[in-house]
Amino acid sequence: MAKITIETVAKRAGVTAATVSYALSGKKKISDEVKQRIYAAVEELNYRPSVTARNLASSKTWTVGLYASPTKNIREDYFFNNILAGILDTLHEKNYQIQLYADYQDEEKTSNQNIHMTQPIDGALIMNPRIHDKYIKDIMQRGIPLVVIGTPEERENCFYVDADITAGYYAAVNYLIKKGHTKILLINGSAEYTQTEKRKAGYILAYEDNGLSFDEQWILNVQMLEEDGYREFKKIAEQITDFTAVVTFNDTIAVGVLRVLREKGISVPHKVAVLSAGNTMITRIHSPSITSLDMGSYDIGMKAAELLLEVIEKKRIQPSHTIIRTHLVEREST
Amino acid sequence: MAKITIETVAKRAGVTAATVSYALSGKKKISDEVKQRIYAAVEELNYRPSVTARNLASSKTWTVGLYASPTKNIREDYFFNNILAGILDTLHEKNYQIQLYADYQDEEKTSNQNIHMTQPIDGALIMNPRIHDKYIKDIMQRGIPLVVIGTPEERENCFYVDADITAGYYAAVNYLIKKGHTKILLINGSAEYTQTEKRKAGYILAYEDNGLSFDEQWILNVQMLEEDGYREFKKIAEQITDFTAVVTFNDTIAVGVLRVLREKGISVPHKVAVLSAGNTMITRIHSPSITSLDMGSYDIGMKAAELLLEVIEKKRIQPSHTIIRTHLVEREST
DNA sequence: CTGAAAGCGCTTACAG
DNA sequence: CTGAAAGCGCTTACAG
Repeated sequence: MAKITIETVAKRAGVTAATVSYALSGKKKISDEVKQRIYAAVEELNYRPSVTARNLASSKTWTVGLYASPTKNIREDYFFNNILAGILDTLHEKNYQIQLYADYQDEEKTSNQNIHMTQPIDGALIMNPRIHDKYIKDIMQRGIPLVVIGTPEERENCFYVDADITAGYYAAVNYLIKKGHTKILLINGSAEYTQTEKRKAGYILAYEDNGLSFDEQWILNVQMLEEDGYREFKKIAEQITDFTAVVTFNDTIAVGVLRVLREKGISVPHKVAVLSAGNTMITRIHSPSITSLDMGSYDIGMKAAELLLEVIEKKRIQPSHTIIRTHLVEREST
Repeated sequence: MAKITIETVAKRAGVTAATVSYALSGKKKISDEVKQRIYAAVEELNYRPSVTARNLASSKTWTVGLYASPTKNIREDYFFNNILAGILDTLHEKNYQIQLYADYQDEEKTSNQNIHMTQPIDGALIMNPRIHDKYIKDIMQRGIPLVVIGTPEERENCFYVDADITAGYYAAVNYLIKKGHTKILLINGSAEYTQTEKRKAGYILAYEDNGLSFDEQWILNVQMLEEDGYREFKKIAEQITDFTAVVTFNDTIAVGVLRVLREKGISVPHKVAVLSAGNTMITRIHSPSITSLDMGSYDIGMKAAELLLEVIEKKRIQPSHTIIRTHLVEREST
């Protein structure tokens, strides 16, 4: 059967394509009688407008691009799920779709056509920004509305939504210090992410405010999988032995850390306290359950999507940001 | 600054738009000299082809639509993450993008424009099919290449990729029976999903093959969140008391079940054994760790994406399916 | 309230 | 190897 286009419908209804378009979009008043004929034709022909053609003609795609983490991280990270859910719910409400890009930056597939193309998106959401983030640079250069999830390097020029990570880590470390811990390891994320340095800043501040000193060696940068947390913490735990607490970049890494402690027969929290960030489901399930910094992940996704829609609709021009309050959820591990 | 189109580039390079298109796509040989001029112009102007225009002209979008679960399920389900990762990795390899649709079917937003439109996708992947699945029906009706993740109702007309769930549950229940359990509860998923009945079939088969009988009351249909597993299992555990094992639809529900057992002070696995499906990270982390049926989630995603690409490229016409072998991973809970 | 026509920015036979 | 031209299927001023 031949392709059913707006033209087919127009002929059937005895009107012109323009009229069909107006009737369907409601952008112009069309007489009831004509409207009925058009609807009937649409029904009979089972007509579906081509989104592609519509996109081209209206230069509007109703699609938002989400630049996520590498897939191997996604596999172990509930934090992603929560943010994604917040984004999806918000966009769905406003009839926007989502195009998902996983991060394959490391592959250096420089010939990748896609990156070089103007993606059919009205706006972009970039998760977990890096220090010199190519995606941010590229998107901004192309003038596409952008909201960063996390804190971008150049805060002045960007819209972004983030948790108050530094304050959160400050509170977390402070909490441990008040409990009597003075030697706290920080198993931080990879140094390329801005989130990593924000965590470190909170850690340092807490030490300073309490008049204590720390050693740079107590701070480690690791990748974000459980296995990475396990491996790297195992190494450091053999060099540094008299620490009494560990703070991690996220829940996944904490699980790796706790596995090392269990294997070594080090009791948690009696010998060593462990505190993570994310407050994802695994912190409740793990035994011992894990004290974790809640970063309002679903809200972050929601706020970021809301903000992006405002930027797309030009309700906001001046770069601004939203900060989500964090709070510590105490559990057995501390 | 004015919009940079293929026309702009053509003028700058002193050629026609067609030549630029051919040079960039490589679909025709263009002399080196001209090609150099074109590349230079592209570079100077920082030209990015419009994907939208390309899509319309070539009726090819390099995009695959993924119809996922409701967002509330996504939030607690690592199984989704793994399948998603498998899909993303495969599609990325072949330069396809992914458009993500969460399932808001329940909202009955019948006036939803999006559903009624021809999405700009070359193919679709539908996760966790229902008994009378509207999405499947709609996509098929529109003639869009489709691969179902899970087993669709009409197996003959569909491409699909699934784990051998029935065989897996057969093996799982059989394993419990061999261990001496005769009264095993099945906390199954919602009846609207085909996966639910496949699980039940395996359960029944195992009972039959062992010459044992079971009671339909031992089988429960619940939603897929931990909270649902918790609430519904708590209810049934007050009515039926002499069971010695519980099998669940997935890991998330198992966590809810285990929470009830802990609260009731029922020792696992000594008094009651628990077995789930998914083998996601939480089964290792939970205490006691959970015996779970591994369904090769990453592979399912990978195979489904591969199959879809073959269908899109017309390398496959006749509906076919791929079945991923399951295997039981024994842990402390049984 | 309705129509004729240009335009969105590409691709792709068809000629040469 | 290169160009002129039609076409993809819509939307949107502009007239009437």
